[in-house]
Amino acid sequence: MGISKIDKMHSLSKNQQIIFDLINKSPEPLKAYTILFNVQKKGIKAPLQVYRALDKLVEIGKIHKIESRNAFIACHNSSCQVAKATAFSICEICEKVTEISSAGLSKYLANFKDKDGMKYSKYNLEFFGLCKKCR
Amino acid sequence: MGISKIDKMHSLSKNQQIIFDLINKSPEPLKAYTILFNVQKKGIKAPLQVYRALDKLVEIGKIHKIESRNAFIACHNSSCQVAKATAFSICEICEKVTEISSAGLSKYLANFKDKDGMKYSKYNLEFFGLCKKCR
DNA sequence: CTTATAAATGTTATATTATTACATAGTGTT
DNA sequence: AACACTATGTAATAATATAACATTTATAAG
Repeated sequence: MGISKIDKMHSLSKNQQIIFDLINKSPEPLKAYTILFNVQKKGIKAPLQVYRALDKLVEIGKIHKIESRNAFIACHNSSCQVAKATAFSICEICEKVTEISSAGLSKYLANFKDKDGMKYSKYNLEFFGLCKKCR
Repeated sequence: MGISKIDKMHSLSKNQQIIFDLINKSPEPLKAYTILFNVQKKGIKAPLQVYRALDKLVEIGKIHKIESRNAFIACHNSSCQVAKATAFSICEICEKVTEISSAGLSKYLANFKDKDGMKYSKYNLEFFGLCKKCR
């Protein structure tokens, strides 16, 4: 089999892999300095090393930034690999964050045009409410 | 006439008014420390004074925070006074931000239910693209 | 395989954004 | 006046993020 071209395109460097692994196994969004603290034993010592990996991972769609929380979660939605169309639900009590994948929603937003007929190349949507447990 | 109860509820304190006026007359979103710099001549000296006013103004819906930019703009949409349903377009070149008021969009999002049937009390949507001038 | 180029890393310092903690003053009831 | 609530003032510090520069590693073209 070997490594296909598309796999190679998304292959991660050492730091990127370390940081992605940490985020990917976390049940909750992680903040940059929480990540830094957790990867120091792996040799990543400085904030910039973390931020650079985060930037790249966001760029290639492996993780998303939850803007209202300054935190990062792994993408669990193959359809947003390009990181251009993201939607999340956030519980205001327990802070649980879930990525929403709704074909209807993404179709509606991808096609949304404003009054000037402007179409957008990207969007991020954050819903807030109470999750099942906290209701 | 006098001041009605509902007006009074939303009447602003001195610092809140100073900061709201500044944001309201700005053509672009303002950052907290830009605000601080610009109101120092009015006697507001410390970051916390700015952040407290911003928190309150967001809470009562007079301004909104653009989460992806850590900046604040005045609300220009009477229907989101409660600050529970916000949508913006952001130009990725000139950084111009416009509040979107689309009945269709707000209706669609207000009624959106996820797979668990969860309904949300609040949302924030940020669209990214190029504005007329930058296209 | 070597050279050119781009991508990633390492490191220090610093900039930017936001909050904690505590003391004081004003505002609106009852 | 007494009470509760909201807002203010001030200093210190925490949390988030980037600039600048040197070096190394990976990738692709010749």
